[in-house]
Amino acid sequence: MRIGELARRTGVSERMLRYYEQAGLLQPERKESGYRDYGAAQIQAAQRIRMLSAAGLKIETIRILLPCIMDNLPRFEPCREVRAALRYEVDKLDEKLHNLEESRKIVAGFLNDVEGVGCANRRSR
DNA sequence: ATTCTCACA
DNA sequence: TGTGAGGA
Repeated sequence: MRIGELARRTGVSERMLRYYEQAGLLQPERKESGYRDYGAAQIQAAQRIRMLSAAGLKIETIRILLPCIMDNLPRFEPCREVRAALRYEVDKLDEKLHNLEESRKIVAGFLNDVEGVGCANRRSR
């Protein structure tokens, strides 16, 4: 099947399908026309990539996890790099969570400072 | 009608 | 990640 059909059947945009190819996640054949030719197995792969991408994982991590997925469920085979990759992602998320908490505190503090106080600027509320 | 590559107000 | 150009 060509890129358009795969895109329709997986919900992955043609744009991203091409991007995933250059990233090495998908390797469709090429017709004489130059058009990409995806096999039935590619639709499964695309759906899985979509799932992992929705989890916010970067291409590099998806590349490691993709061949270790058993079902289309969040279930992985305990491949060597899988554990490390997931560990890394979770740690990174914890870090982002922490930064957001700090940011929230600061902004909430600003809000608290202005609440109840009149604004000196003209025509502003 | 579709897809391809490349580039970015 | 989207979108449009210019070509096949």
